Amino acid sequence: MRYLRIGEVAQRSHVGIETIRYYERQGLLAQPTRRPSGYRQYDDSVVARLLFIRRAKELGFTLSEIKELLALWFDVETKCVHVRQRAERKIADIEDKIRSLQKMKRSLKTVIGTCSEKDSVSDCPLWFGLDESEKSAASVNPSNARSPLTKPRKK
Amino acid sequence: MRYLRIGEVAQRSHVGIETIRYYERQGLLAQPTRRPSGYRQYDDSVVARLLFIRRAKELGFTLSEIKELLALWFDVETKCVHVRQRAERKIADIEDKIRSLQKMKRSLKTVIGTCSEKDSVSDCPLWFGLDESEKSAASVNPSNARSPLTKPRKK
DNA sequence: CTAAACTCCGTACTATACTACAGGGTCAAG
DNA sequence: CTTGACCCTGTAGTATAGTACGGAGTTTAG
Repeated sequence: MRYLRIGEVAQRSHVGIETIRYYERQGLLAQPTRRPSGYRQYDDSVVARLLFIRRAKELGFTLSEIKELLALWFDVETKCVHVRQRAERKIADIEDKIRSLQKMKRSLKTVIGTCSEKDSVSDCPLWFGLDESEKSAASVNPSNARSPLTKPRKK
Repeated sequence: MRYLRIGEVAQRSHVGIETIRYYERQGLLAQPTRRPSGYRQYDDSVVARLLFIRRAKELGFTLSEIKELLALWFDVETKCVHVRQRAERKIADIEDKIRSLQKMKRSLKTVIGTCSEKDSVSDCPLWFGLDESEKSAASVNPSNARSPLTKPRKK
Protein backbone atom coordinates (compact mmCIF):
# COMPACT_ATOMS: atom_id res chain seq x y z
CA MET A 1 0.00 0.00 0.00
CA ARG A 2 1.22 3.42 -1.03
CA TYR A 3 1.69 5.99 1.70
CA LEU A 4 1.34 9.74 1.34
CA ARG A 5 3.87 12.25 2.50
CA ILE A 6 2.68 15.28 4.40
CA GLY A 7 3.05 17.53 1.36
CA GLU A 8 0.78 15.34 -0.76
CA VAL A 9 -1.79 15.26 2.02
CA ALA A 10 -1.58 19.04 2.22
CA GLN A 11 -2.18 19.36 -1.50
CA ARG A 12 -5.15 17.03 -1.58
CA SER A 13 -6.84 18.48 1.47
CA HIS A 14 -6.08 22.13 0.77
CA VAL A 15 -4.65 22.45 4.24
CA GLY A 16 -1.11 23.71 4.80
CA ILE A 17 1.70 21.45 5.98
CA GLU A 18 2.26 23.48 9.11
CA THR A 19 -1.42 23.34 9.86
CA ILE A 20 -1.44 19.57 9.57
CA ARG A 21 1.37 19.36 12.10
CA TYR A 22 -0.51 21.84 14.27
CA TYR A 23 -3.64 19.68 14.17
CA GLU A 24 -1.54 16.70 15.11
CA ARG A 25 -0.22 18.56 18.16
CA GLN A 26 -3.78 19.58 19.06
CA GLY A 27 -4.97 16.00 18.87
CA LEU A 28 -7.23 16.42 15.87
CA LEU A 29 -5.13 13.99 13.88
CA ALA A 30 -3.58 10.81 15.21
CA GLN A 31 0.18 10.47 15.31
CA PRO A 32 0.96 9.00 11.91
CA THR A 33 3.40 6.17 11.39
CA ARG A 34 6.88 7.25 10.42
CA ARG A 35 9.50 6.16 8.00
CA PRO A 36 12.91 5.32 9.48
CA SER A 37 13.98 8.81 8.53
CA GLY A 38 11.22 10.31 10.66
CA TYR A 39 9.04 11.32 7.70
CA ARG A 40 5.32 11.04 8.42
CA GLN A 41 3.40 8.46 6.38
CA TYR A 42 -0.31 8.92 5.86
CA ASP A 43 -3.02 6.99 4.10
CA ASP A 44 -5.81 8.78 2.28
CA SER A 45 -8.29 8.58 5.13
CA VAL A 46 -6.48 11.54 6.66
CA VAL A 47 -7.42 13.63 3.63
CA ALA A 48 -11.14 13.07 4.26
CA ARG A 49 -10.61 13.93 7.89
CA LEU A 50 -8.86 17.16 6.98
CA LEU A 51 -11.59 18.11 4.51
CA PHE A 52 -14.10 17.51 7.27
CA ILE A 53 -12.16 19.72 9.67
CA ARG A 54 -11.85 22.46 7.09
CA ARG A 55 -15.55 22.43 6.35
CA ALA A 56 -16.61 22.21 9.97
CA LYS A 57 -14.51 25.27 10.69
CA GLU A 58 -16.36 27.17 7.97
CA LEU A 59 -19.58 26.14 9.67
CA GLY A 60 -18.56 27.85 12.88
CA PHE A 61 -17.26 24.92 14.89
CA THR A 62 -14.13 25.51 16.93
CA LEU A 63 -11.27 23.06 16.81
CA SER A 64 -12.28 21.60 20.14
CA GLU A 65 -15.86 21.13 18.99
CA ILE A 66 -14.52 19.46 15.86
CA LYS A 67 -12.42 17.22 18.03
CA GLU A 68 -15.59 16.18 19.85
CA LEU A 69 -17.41 15.58 16.59
CA LEU A 70 -14.60 13.44 15.27
CA ALA A 71 -14.58 11.48 18.49
CA LEU A 72 -18.19 10.52 17.86
CA TRP A 73 -17.13 8.61 14.79
CA PHE A 74 -13.69 7.44 15.70
CA ASP A 75 -13.22 7.21 19.42
CA VAL A 76 -13.36 3.53 20.13
CA GLU A 77 -13.05 4.05 23.86
CA THR A 78 -16.29 5.94 24.17
CA LYS A 79 -19.31 4.10 25.55
CA CYS A 80 -22.32 4.00 23.32
CA VAL A 81 -24.67 5.79 25.69
CA HIS A 82 -22.39 8.77 25.78
CA VAL A 83 -21.94 8.81 22.06
CA ARG A 84 -25.68 8.76 21.62
CA GLN A 85 -26.21 11.64 24.03
CA ARG A 86 -23.50 13.78 22.57
CA ALA A 87 -24.52 13.05 19.03
CA GLU A 88 -28.05 14.11 19.84
CA ARG A 89 -26.85 17.36 21.35
CA LYS A 90 -24.71 18.02 18.30
CA ILE A 91 -27.65 17.31 16.05
CA ALA A 92 -29.73 19.84 17.95
CA ASP A 93 -26.94 22.44 17.55
CA ILE A 94 -26.77 21.70 13.88
CA GLU A 95 -30.51 22.02 13.44
CA ASP A 96 -30.37 25.41 15.16
CA LYS A 97 -27.66 26.51 12.78
CA ILE A 98 -29.65 25.34 9.80
CA ARG A 99 -32.72 27.23 10.98
CA SER A 100 -30.76 30.43 11.46
CA LEU A 101 -29.17 30.11 8.06
CA GLN A 102 -32.55 29.57 6.46
CA LYS A 103 -33.88 32.64 8.18
CA MET A 104 -30.88 34.61 6.99
CA LYS A 105 -31.42 33.37 3.49
CA ARG A 106 -35.10 34.29 3.43
CA SER A 107 -34.18 37.68 4.73
CA LEU A 108 -31.62 38.20 1.99
CA LYS A 109 -34.19 37.17 -0.59
CA THR A 110 -36.49 39.84 0.73
CA VAL A 111 -33.70 42.34 0.27
CA ILE A 112 -33.31 41.30 -3.35
CA GLY A 113 -37.03 41.29 -3.97
CA THR A 114 -37.52 44.69 -2.45
CA CYS A 115 -34.68 46.41 -4.16
CA SER A 116 -35.12 44.95 -7.61
CA GLU A 117 -38.28 47.03 -7.93
CA LYS A 118 -36.44 50.29 -7.72
CA ASP A 119 -33.02 51.55 -8.70
CA SER A 120 -31.88 52.34 -5.21
CA VAL A 121 -32.17 50.64 -1.88
CA SER A 122 -32.60 53.80 0.11
CA ASP A 123 -35.93 52.46 1.33
CA CYS A 124 -35.08 48.80 1.83
CA PRO A 125 -36.94 47.22 4.73
CA LEU A 126 -35.08 47.73 7.93
CA TRP A 127 -35.17 44.53 9.91
CA PHE A 128 -36.59 41.04 9.64
CA GLY A 129 -36.15 39.39 12.98
CA LEU A 130 -33.44 36.77 12.71
CA ASP A 131 -33.52 37.25 16.42
CA GLU A 132 -34.43 34.32 18.69
CA SER A 133 -31.20 32.39 19.30
CA GLU A 134 -31.76 34.10 22.61
CA LYS A 135 -33.23 31.41 24.78
CA SER A 136 -30.21 31.43 27.05
CA ALA A 137 -31.30 31.25 30.73
CA ALA A 138 -34.20 33.70 30.49
CA SER A 139 -32.95 35.85 33.37
CA VAL A 140 -35.32 35.08 36.28
CA ASN A 141 -33.84 38.06 38.04
CA PRO A 142 -35.90 39.35 41.01
CA SER A 143 -34.77 42.81 39.97
CA ASN A 144 -35.78 44.27 43.35
CA ALA A 145 -33.13 46.95 43.34
CA ARG A 146 -30.53 48.39 40.99
CA SER A 147 -28.71 45.14 40.42
CA PRO A 148 -25.15 45.47 39.15
CA LEU A 149 -24.83 45.29 35.41
CA THR A 150 -21.16 44.53 35.63
CA LYS A 151 -19.36 42.61 38.28
CA PRO A 152 -18.41 45.01 41.08
CA ARG A 153 -14.99 46.48 40.60
CA LYS A 154 -12.55 45.77 43.40
CA LYS A 155 -11.58 48.93 45.20
CA MET B 1 -38.40 58.04 23.65
CA ARG B 2 -36.33 56.13 26.18
CA TYR B 3 -32.68 55.55 25.38
CA LEU B 4 -30.58 52.62 26.51
CA ARG B 5 -27.20 52.88 28.12
CA ILE B 6 -24.45 50.58 26.94
CA GLY B 7 -24.81 48.31 29.97
CA GLU B 8 -28.48 47.70 29.27
CA VAL B 9 -27.74 46.96 25.64
CA ALA B 10 -25.06 44.54 26.77
CA GLN B 11 -27.50 42.76 29.05
CA ARG B 12 -30.21 42.43 26.46
CA SER B 13 -27.96 41.30 23.65
CA HIS B 14 -25.74 39.03 25.76
CA VAL B 15 -22.71 40.81 24.37
CA GLY B 16 -20.14 42.37 26.68
CA ILE B 17 -19.79 46.14 27.04
CA GLU B 18 -16.19 46.07 25.86
CA THR B 19 -17.22 44.00 22.88
CA ILE B 20 -19.89 46.53 21.93
CA ARG B 21 -17.30 49.30 21.95
CA TYR B 22 -14.99 47.03 19.98
CA TYR B 23 -17.67 46.47 17.33
CA GLU B 24 -18.19 50.20 17.16
CA ARG B 25 -14.49 50.71 16.49
CA GLN B 26 -14.60 47.97 13.84
CA GLY B 27 -17.52 49.64 12.12
CA LEU B 28 -20.09 46.95 12.82
CA LEU B 29 -22.14 49.37 14.85
CA ALA B 30 -22.76 53.01 13.99
CA GLN B 31 -21.45 55.72 16.28
CA PRO B 32 -24.32 56.17 18.71
CA THR B 33 -25.55 59.58 19.84
CA ARG B 34 -24.13 60.78 23.11
CA ARG B 35 -25.42 62.49 26.18
CA PRO B 36 -23.68 65.74 27.10
CA SER B 37 -21.59 63.70 29.53
CA GLY B 38 -20.31 61.53 26.71
CA TYR B 39 -22.43 58.49 27.63
CA ARG B 40 -23.57 56.50 24.61
CA GLN B 41 -27.32 56.42 24.00
CA TYR B 42 -28.80 53.53 22.07
CA ASP B 43 -32.27 52.59 20.94
CA ASP B 44 -33.36 48.96 20.89
CA SER B 45 -32.59 48.39 17.23
CA VAL B 46 -28.97 47.98 18.23
CA VAL B 47 -29.93 44.98 20.33
CA ALA B 48 -31.33 43.15 17.29
CA ARG B 49 -28.20 44.06 15.38
CA LEU B 50 -26.01 42.64 18.12
CA LEU B 51 -28.07 39.45 18.31
CA PHE B 52 -27.63 39.10 14.58
CA ILE B 53 -23.88 39.56 14.86
CA ARG B 54 -23.65 37.04 17.67
CA ARG B 55 -25.60 34.45 15.74
CA ALA B 56 -23.79 35.06 12.48
CA LYS B 57 -20.50 34.47 14.28
CA GLU B 58 -21.78 31.12 15.51
CA LEU B 59 -22.58 30.29 11.92
CA GLY B 60 -18.98 30.76 10.90
CA PHE B 61 -19.07 34.26 9.45
CA THR B 62 -16.12 36.49 10.28
CA LEU B 63 -16.68 40.02 11.50
CA SER B 64 -15.85 41.42 8.10
CA GLU B 65 -18.31 39.09 6.41
CA ILE B 66 -20.91 40.13 8.93
CA LYS B 67 -20.15 43.74 8.15
CA GLU B 68 -20.87 42.99 4.51
CA LEU B 69 -24.09 41.22 5.38
CA LEU B 70 -25.24 44.12 7.49
CA ALA B 71 -24.42 46.51 4.70
CA LEU B 72 -26.85 44.64 2.46
CA TRP B 73 -29.69 45.70 4.70
CA PHE B 74 -28.51 49.03 5.96
CA ASP B 75 -26.06 50.64 3.62
CA VAL B 76 -28.07 53.34 1.94
CA GLU B 77 -25.18 54.34 -0.29
CA THR B 78 -25.00 51.01 -2.06
CA LYS B 79 -26.45 50.76 -5.53
CA CYS B 80 -29.15 48.19 -6.02
CA VAL B 81 -27.34 46.14 -8.66
CA HIS B 82 -24.45 45.61 -6.31
CA VAL B 83 -26.71 44.73 -3.44
CA ARG B 84 -28.44 42.19 -5.61
CA GLN B 85 -25.20 40.60 -6.73
CA ARG B 86 -23.71 40.43 -3.30
CA ALA B 87 -26.90 39.17 -1.75
CA GLU B 88 -27.05 36.39 -4.29
CA ARG B 89 -23.48 35.38 -3.58
CA LYS B 90 -24.21 35.34 0.14
CA ILE B 91 -27.29 33.24 -0.45
CA ALA B 92 -25.20 30.72 -2.36
CA ASP B 93 -22.70 30.59 0.53
CA ILE B 94 -25.52 30.07 2.95
CA GLU B 95 -27.04 27.30 0.90
CA ASP B 96 -23.67 25.56 0.84
CA LYS B 97 -23.46 25.79 4.58
CA ILE B 98 -26.95 24.42 4.99
CA ARG B 99 -26.15 21.48 2.74
CA SER B 100 -22.99 20.66 4.67
CA LEU B 101 -24.81 20.87 7.97
CA GLN B 102 -27.54 18.57 6.69
CA LYS B 103 -24.94 16.09 5.58
CA MET B 104 -23.26 16.29 8.96
CA LYS B 105 -26.58 15.75 10.66
CA ARG B 106 -27.44 12.70 8.57
CA SER B 107 -24.04 11.33 9.32
CA LEU B 108 -24.53 11.79 13.06
CA LYS B 109 -27.87 10.06 12.84
CA THR B 110 -26.15 7.11 11.24
CA VAL B 111 -23.76 7.05 14.17
CA ILE B 112 -26.66 6.93 16.60
CA GLY B 113 -28.52 4.31 14.57
CA THR B 114 -25.49 2.08 14.26
CA CYS B 115 -24.36 2.22 17.83
CA SER B 116 -27.74 1.88 19.49
CA GLU B 117 -27.75 -1.72 18.30
CA LYS B 118 -24.73 -2.68 20.32
CA ASP B 119 -23.20 -1.64 23.60
CA SER B 120 -20.01 -0.33 22.13
CA VAL B 121 -19.06 1.70 19.11
CA SER B 122 -15.91 -0.20 18.39
CA ASP B 123 -17.31 -1.02 14.98
CA CYS B 124 -19.05 2.22 14.11
CA PRO B 125 -18.97 3.00 10.40
CA LEU B 126 -15.82 4.77 9.46
CA TRP B 127 -16.66 7.54 7.07
CA PHE B 128 -19.68 8.98 5.38
CA GLY B 129 -18.46 11.45 2.83
CA LEU B 130 -19.16 14.96 4.03
CA ASP B 131 -16.45 15.60 1.54
CA GLU B 132 -17.22 17.73 -1.50
CA SER B 133 -16.70 21.34 -0.32
CA GLU B 134 -13.65 20.71 -2.46
CA LYS B 135 -14.61 22.20 -5.77
CA SER B 136 -12.03 24.95 -5.36
CA ALA B 137 -10.15 25.44 -8.63
CA ALA B 138 -9.88 21.76 -9.53
CA SER B 139 -6.13 21.92 -10.04
CA VAL B 140 -5.65 21.69 -13.81
CA ASN B 141 -1.97 21.23 -13.17
CA PRO B 142 0.03 19.92 -16.17
CA SER B 143 2.05 17.97 -13.63
CA ASN B 144 4.79 17.32 -16.18
CA ALA B 145 7.54 17.07 -13.63
CA ARG B 146 7.97 17.01 -9.87
CA SER B 147 6.23 20.30 -9.30
CA PRO B 148 7.00 22.01 -6.00
CA LEU B 149 4.50 21.16 -3.27
CA THR B 150 5.58 24.15 -1.28
CA LYS B 151 6.75 27.44 -2.58
CA PRO B 152 10.52 27.23 -3.17
CA ARG B 153 12.47 28.34 -0.18
CA LYS B 154 14.75 31.25 -0.85
CA LYS B 155 18.39 30.24 -0.64
C1' DC C 1 26.86 11.85 -6.71
C1' DT C 2 24.63 16.14 -6.90
C1' DA C 3 21.06 19.27 -6.35
C1' DA C 4 16.35 20.48 -6.03
C1' DA C 5 12.62 19.43 -3.55
C1' DC C 6 11.13 17.51 0.26
C1' DT C 7 10.87 16.62 5.42
C1' DC C 8 12.06 17.17 10.44
C1' DC C 9 11.72 19.93 15.11
C1' DG C 10 11.44 23.99 17.73
C1' DT C 11 10.44 28.47 18.42
C1' DA C 12 8.68 32.80 17.32
C1' DC C 13 5.55 35.60 14.96
C1' DT C 14 0.80 36.94 13.12
C1' DA C 15 -4.38 37.95 12.70
C1' DT C 16 -8.74 37.90 14.61
C1' DA C 17 -11.69 38.76 18.19
C1' DC C 18 -12.07 39.87 22.19
C1' DT C 19 -11.11 41.13 27.53
C1' DA C 20 -9.08 43.55 31.26
C1' DC C 21 -7.38 47.18 33.55
C1' DA C 22 -6.02 52.18 34.92
C1' DG C 23 -7.42 56.48 35.92
C1' DG C 24 -10.74 59.29 35.50
C1' DG C 25 -15.80 61.43 35.18
C1' DT C 26 -21.30 60.86 35.74
C1' DC C 27 -25.78 59.68 37.82
C1' DA C 28 -29.33 59.00 41.18
C1' DA C 29 -31.08 57.01 45.56
C1' DG C 30 -30.94 58.12 50.28
C1' DC D 1 -23.77 65.68 49.04
C1' DT D 2 -22.15 61.28 49.43
C1' DT D 3 -21.63 56.75 47.61
C1' DG D 4 -22.10 52.82 44.79
C1' DA D 5 -22.95 51.68 40.31
C1' DC D 6 -22.37 53.25 36.12
C1' DC D 7 -19.79 55.27 32.02
C1' DC D 8 -15.55 57.32 29.42
C1' DT D 9 -10.79 56.72 26.75
C1' DG D 10 -6.73 54.46 26.01
C1' DT D 11 -3.66 50.86 26.16
C1' DA D 12 -2.22 46.32 27.10
C1' DG D 13 -3.07 41.45 27.56
C1' DT D 14 -5.34 36.90 26.18
C1' DA D 15 -7.11 32.81 23.41
C1' DT D 16 -7.53 30.61 19.24
C1' DA D 17 -5.82 29.20 15.03
C1' DG D 18 -2.67 29.28 12.41
C1' DT D 19 2.03 30.82 9.68
C1' DA D 20 6.91 31.50 9.11
C1' DC D 21 11.39 30.76 9.62
C1' DG D 22 16.16 28.59 11.01
C1' DG D 23 19.04 24.95 10.74
C1' DA D 24 19.21 20.50 10.00
C1' DG D 25 18.59 15.70 7.55
C1' DT D 26 16.25 12.80 3.46
C1' DT D 27 14.83 11.53 -1.22
C1' DT D 28 15.07 10.91 -5.93
C1' DA D 29 15.61 12.41 -10.91
C1' DG D 30 19.27 13.03 -13.85
